[in-house]
Amino acid sequence: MPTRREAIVKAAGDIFATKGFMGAKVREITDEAGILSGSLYHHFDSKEALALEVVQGYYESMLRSFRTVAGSSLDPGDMFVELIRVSCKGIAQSPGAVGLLLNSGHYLLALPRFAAVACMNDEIRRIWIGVLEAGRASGEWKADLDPDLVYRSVRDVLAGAVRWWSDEGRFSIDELAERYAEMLLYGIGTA
Amino acid sequence: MPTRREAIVKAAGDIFATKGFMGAKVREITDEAGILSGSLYHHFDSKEALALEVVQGYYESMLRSFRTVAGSSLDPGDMFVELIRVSCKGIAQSPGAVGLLLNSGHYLLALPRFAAVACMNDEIRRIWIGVLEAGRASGEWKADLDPDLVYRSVRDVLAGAVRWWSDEGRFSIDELAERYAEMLLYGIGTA
Amino acid sequence: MPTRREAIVKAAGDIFATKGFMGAKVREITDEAGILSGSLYHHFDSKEALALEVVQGYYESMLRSFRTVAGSSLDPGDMFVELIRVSCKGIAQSPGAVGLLLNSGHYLLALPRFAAVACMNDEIRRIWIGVLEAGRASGEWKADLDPDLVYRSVRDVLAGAVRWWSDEGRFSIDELAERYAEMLLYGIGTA
Amino acid sequence: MPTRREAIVKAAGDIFATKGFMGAKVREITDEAGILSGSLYHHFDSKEALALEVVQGYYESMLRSFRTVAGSSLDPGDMFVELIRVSCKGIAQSPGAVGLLLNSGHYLLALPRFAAVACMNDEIRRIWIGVLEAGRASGEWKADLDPDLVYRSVRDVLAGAVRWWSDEGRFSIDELAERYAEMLLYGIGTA
DNA sequence: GATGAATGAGTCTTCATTCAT
DNA sequence: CATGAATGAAGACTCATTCAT
Repeated sequence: MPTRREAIVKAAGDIFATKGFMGAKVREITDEAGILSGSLYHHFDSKEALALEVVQGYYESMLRSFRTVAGSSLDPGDMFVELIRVSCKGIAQSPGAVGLLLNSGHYLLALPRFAAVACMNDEIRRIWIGVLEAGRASGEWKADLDPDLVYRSVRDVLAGAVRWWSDEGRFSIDELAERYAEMLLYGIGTA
Repeated sequence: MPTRREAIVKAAGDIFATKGFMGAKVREITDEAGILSGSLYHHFDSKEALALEVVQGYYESMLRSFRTVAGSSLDPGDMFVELIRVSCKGIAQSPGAVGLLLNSGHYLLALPRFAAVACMNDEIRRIWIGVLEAGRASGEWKADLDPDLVYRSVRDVLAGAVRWWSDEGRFSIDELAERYAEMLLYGIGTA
Repeated sequence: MPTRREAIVKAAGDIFATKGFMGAKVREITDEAGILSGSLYHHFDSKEALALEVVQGYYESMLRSFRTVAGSSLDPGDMFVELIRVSCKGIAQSPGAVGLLLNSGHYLLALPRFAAVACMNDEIRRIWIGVLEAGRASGEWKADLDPDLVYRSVRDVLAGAVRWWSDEGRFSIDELAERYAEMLLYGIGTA
Repeated sequence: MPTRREAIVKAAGDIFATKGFMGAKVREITDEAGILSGSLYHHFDSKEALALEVVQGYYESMLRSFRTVAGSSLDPGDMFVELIRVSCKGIAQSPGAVGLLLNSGHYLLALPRFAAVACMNDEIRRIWIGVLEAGRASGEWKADLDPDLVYRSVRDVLAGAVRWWSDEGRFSIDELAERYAEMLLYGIGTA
C-alpha cells in the first residue's frame, strides 16, 4: 500500500515524463494522484521540489548500482554490458524519472536545487568514460574510440528506450539490454 | 541578407532548441530577432505556427535528401552510411529544428497543425526501416537485427549530437557522420 | 503557570504586533505557542476571534482604568497625566494588543465581530475628549485647543511607543509617561 | 491628463493606504485604475515594485525639502516649524504614501527592494534629530529633551493626520501644521 | 509592416479552516 | 484536547495574443 506521498511522486513521474516539466500542470498531477491541488504542498515545497523527488531517487539508485559495477573486478567489456543492463533496469523501474530527464533534463539540471543531482549525473558520466577508456587502453576496443562520443551515444540510445519500451512488449528489459549491448559492442554488421 | 521572416525563424530555432517549446517565451524570441513581440504576428499566426515553420523546412529538406538516397542504387550498407551523413548535415544546417524536436517533438508532432510534419517524420522512419530490412535480407547484417530497435537507436544517437556538436569542435560534421556510421555498423570492439 | 489558551493569546499578540493581522500566519502563531495549527481551533473559532481576544482584554482593562480616572475628582491637568500614565501601563502590559491595533486597527475595528471593541474604543475617546474640553473650559489650557486634534495626537504618540519601548531600555514605563505628559502639556520649549 | 502609469500609482496609493500592503489585492487596485489585472505588470514588476513607486516619490520629494530646510540658516525653532510644515504638505500631496507607510512601513522598509527608501527615511530622521539637538544645545529648548523620543513623537503625530485630514475639513494643511507646531513647541497648557 | 499597451485565461502557490483518528 | 493531512477558495503573477495608432 503506497503512501500518499508515493502516490504523488508516481503520478508526477508519469505526467512529467509525458508532458515535460513545463507542460505538466500541477492540477493534472494532483488529479492523477487523487488529491486536490493545494494538498500537494503539504508534501512538497513546489513543483520543482516534486520533480527533484522524482529524479533524485532514480539517480541515487542508479549511482549505487554504477559504483558497485565500477568497483567490481570485471573486465571493461563485461563492465560495459553490466552498465547497460543496470541502465535498462533503471528505465524499467523509474520510467517517469528517465522520461522527465529526457525532455527536461537540460532545464532541470541547471537549477540550483538540482545541484546534487547534477553531481551524481556527472559521476555516472565519469564511470562510463572510465570504462570506455579502460577498454580502449586494454586493446579490447578500437584505439581511436572517442570515450565522450560513445558515452553520449550510449546514454541517448538507452534513455530513448523509455519512450516505447513496455513490460508487455516484445522484449523483457534484460533482452533489451542484451540487444543494446550487442549492437553497441559489435554493431549491426555480420562482419 | 536574410529577410526579417528568416531572422525570426532563426531566432526561434535557437531559443526553442535551448529552452523547449513551452519554456521559450515569444518575448525572448522577438528580442533575439530584434523586433517587438507584437510584430511577430505579422509574420506568423501563433507560436505554434512559428515552431511549425522551424521544423517544417528541416523536414522537407531532410525528406528530399532521404528520398534521393532511398531512390539511388546504393547497397544497404552504403545507403545506411549515406543516411547518417545526410542526417548529420541536417543537424549542422538546422540545429534549432533538431534541438526543438529533441525536447518537444513528442508534444509538437501530436498537434493537428503538425500532421504533415508527422507524416514526413513517418516517411523518414519508413526509409530507415526499409534500408535496415534490406540489409538484413541481403545477409549484409545480422539476421536477428530488429529494424525498429535500430532505427530508434540511430535516430536518438544522431539527434543527441545537436546538444554538443559545433562547427568549431573536434569533429567536422562529416567526420562525425563517419564515426557514427562506423560505431553503428561495427560497434566499438576490435573483434 | 499560564494556561494553554493564554499561551496562544500571548504568542498571537507578539506575532500580530510584529507582522500585522494579515501578515501573521496562524502557523507562525501556533508554532510560537508550541501547538499544531489544527489545535488552535479547539480554543478559538478563527484567526479573527483570536485577534479579538488579544485586543478585547486590553480594551477592557484600559476602559476600567479610564473610567476610574474619569470618575475621580482630579482636576483636568492631573487627570490628563493620569490617563497618559494608564495608557503607558497598557503598553507595558499588552504590547501585543497595542502593536496589533497600531498596524491593523483600522481593518479590525471595522469588522462586525469587533463592534463591542469599537464601542470601548469610542468610550475611551470620549473620556479623552471630555478631559480636554474640561481643561479648556477651566482655562487651564488654551482656549483654542482642539480636543479632537489633541486626542488623536496623544493617542498616536503613546501608541507609537510600543514600537520601541522596552522594559530594559532607558526609561521605565513611568518615566516614559512622565516625559510624554511634560511634552504634551508644556511642549519642548523652555519658555 | 495623467498617464496610465500615474493613474495606477494613484489608485495603488489609495488602496494601499486604506487596506495596507497585504490587505490590498491587486485586482482592487487595477479595478480602481480602470485596467485589467494583467495590465499592471506592463508597468510594474510586482505588487512590491508598485508599493515602492508609491513610496519612493514621496520620500524623494520629502528629502529634497528636508535638505533645503536643514541647509538654511534658520534657527532651530524656525527650522522645527518648517519641518512640520513640510511634513504636513507631504501628507496633503501624498496621502497614499503616508497612509501606506503608517500601516505597512515596518514590513516594507525591511524589504531589500526598499533599501534606498530606508536610507532616505534614516536621513530624514537624522535631520529631525539634528534640529532637536541644536535647539537643545542653544538653550532654546529644555536641557533634558530627548531627541529620539521627540522625533518619534513628532513623526507619529504628523503621520497620524493622514487618517483624517482632508482638504475640505476644518483645517487647511497650513493651519494644521501651525497647530501641530504650537502644540509640540509649547504644549496645550496656558502657562 | 511595426509598435507596445492591453488583454484575460491560466498557473503556481498560499493559507485559514476542517475533521477523521 | 491534540494531531496533521486534506481542503478549496483566493491570490499574485505569466504570457500568447490582439489592435489602435
